Amino acid sequence: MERKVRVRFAPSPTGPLHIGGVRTALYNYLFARRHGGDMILRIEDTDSQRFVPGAEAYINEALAWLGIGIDEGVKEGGAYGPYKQSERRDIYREHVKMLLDNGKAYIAFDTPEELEAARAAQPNFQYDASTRGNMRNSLTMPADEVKRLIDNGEKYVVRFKIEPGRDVVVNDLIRGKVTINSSVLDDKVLYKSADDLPTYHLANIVDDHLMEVSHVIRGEEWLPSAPLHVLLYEAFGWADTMPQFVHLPLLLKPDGKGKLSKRDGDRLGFPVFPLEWHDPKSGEISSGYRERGYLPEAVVNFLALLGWNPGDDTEIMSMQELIDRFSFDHCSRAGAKFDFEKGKWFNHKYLQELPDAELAELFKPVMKAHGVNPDDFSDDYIIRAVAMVKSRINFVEDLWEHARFFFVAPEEYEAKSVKKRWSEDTPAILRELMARLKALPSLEPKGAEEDIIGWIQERGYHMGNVMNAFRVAVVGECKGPHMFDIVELMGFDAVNDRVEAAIERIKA
RNA sequence: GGCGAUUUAGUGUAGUGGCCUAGCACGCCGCCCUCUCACGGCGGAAACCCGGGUUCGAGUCCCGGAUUCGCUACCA
Repeated sequence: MERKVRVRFAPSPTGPLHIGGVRTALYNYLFARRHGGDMILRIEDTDSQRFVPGAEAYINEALAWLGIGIDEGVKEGGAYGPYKQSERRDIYREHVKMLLDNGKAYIAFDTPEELEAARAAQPNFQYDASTRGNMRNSLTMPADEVKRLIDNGEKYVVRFKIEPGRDVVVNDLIRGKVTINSSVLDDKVLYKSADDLPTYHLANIVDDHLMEVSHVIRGEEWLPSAPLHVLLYEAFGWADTMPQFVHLPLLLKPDGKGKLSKRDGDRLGFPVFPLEWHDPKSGEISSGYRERGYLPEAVVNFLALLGWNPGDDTEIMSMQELIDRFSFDHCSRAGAKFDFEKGKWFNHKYLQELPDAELAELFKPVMKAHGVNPDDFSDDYIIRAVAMVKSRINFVEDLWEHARFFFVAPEEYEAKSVKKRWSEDTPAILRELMARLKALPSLEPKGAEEDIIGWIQERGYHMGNVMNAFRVAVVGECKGPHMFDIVELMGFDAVNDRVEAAIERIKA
């Protein structure tokens, strides 16, 4: 019996969405779209202590920017709501009671201090079948005492009663069958009376079941608790509709060890967040891919290939192509080190595909940031300037470095090039060159080049020296597009002014 | 420590017993193009974790070890 594919991305609003989380969301989305299923966004805000204002809005904005569409969620609505766990208290309470009633869970009064003491006394202390008999819980205390404590408002938690000695099998779509013995699992806290909220484990299972989730696609860090989840499905009597589990390999730090964390980004010089994030508490700013000049398509493409491949050598794929080809058969199992250099290359590729006019629009804010008013130039001029240098950029921002001379005359000249290419007869030759250019009927690059090269040879000048001195005068250094393309775009007067200024300033 | 996962060049990966003298991409190096820097084209260096098996034949299967990562909270 094939169930309708329904997947969920379930972040907790404890901060900005991390790039690893983005990839998890992406894989969920790709899988859902691939199979004509539904993509649910569920906000898991059961940790009242760690709630961060603005985080939920950030998640929505980030997913929207990347083009990861949501079918059901807090904003989108849907038939399985509410989609925010803090609004589902009644549901959880009811389900906790079910477990309590059928003896699958029990009430525990041990305080955090008592638990700490137990852990201190016993090196490998675990709250389970071997120890629960010595703790303060509804299994060891008389029923009327338990009732009295609760009526007194004593804080308690509900723990899952794990039967030891059983091999629990988790069937993972990427890793195959993973078996863990229930004896190594502890009696997980399912619910805390202190804030009347469930923990992740309970809320997760209840919601996935009620929302008819067919595939749980999440990070590998959840693999160890997957057996617990299997047991929970059984305890509720939902084993036959239990979702398929898929545990994705983690995104690792590019240098040493461990999974990519929030701190790594700015430490290593690349963003770990899709969007820039301003921490409301510390005021700290973390950089984001969007602000850094990444195209969302590039980020998506890059992320998709970190842990998955289409089965052949294809690398550049649109969202639709990713959807068409996505499958867990081609997911890798080991964690992937985050390779920022490759990410740059993807952005470079996508930038090349962008129409020049669009790129020019993206460039305008960068111009402004550097004190140049785009309105001082025609759109056509900016577009053509951008088109000339775009092949050498990885980011929109890089456009400034490569095209600035089109907008601002050089103030100084690269010393090395001046030394190499500028001699005392350079001013005269350059003036001769300008006269020659001026006499030309058109500055069309092909013709101009032909004429000038012919002239250089005729006069016996050194091609490299003349052209590079010319370049230094106009650009400021020895780099950039072909000189005659530059000349045509800038026009004779602007070029001539720069040549005169250079002659004045360099004075060999 | 316990439990689980994991393991192909620096990085991401292809590879499902012979087509592997291991392919692709990023990065790196060189050459070409050339007025410069890039782009592009061409080429190069660079990997099957180790040890045992099974087999005519193993990167691919089995066993052991090691590695790395994750989990081990009234966080997710």
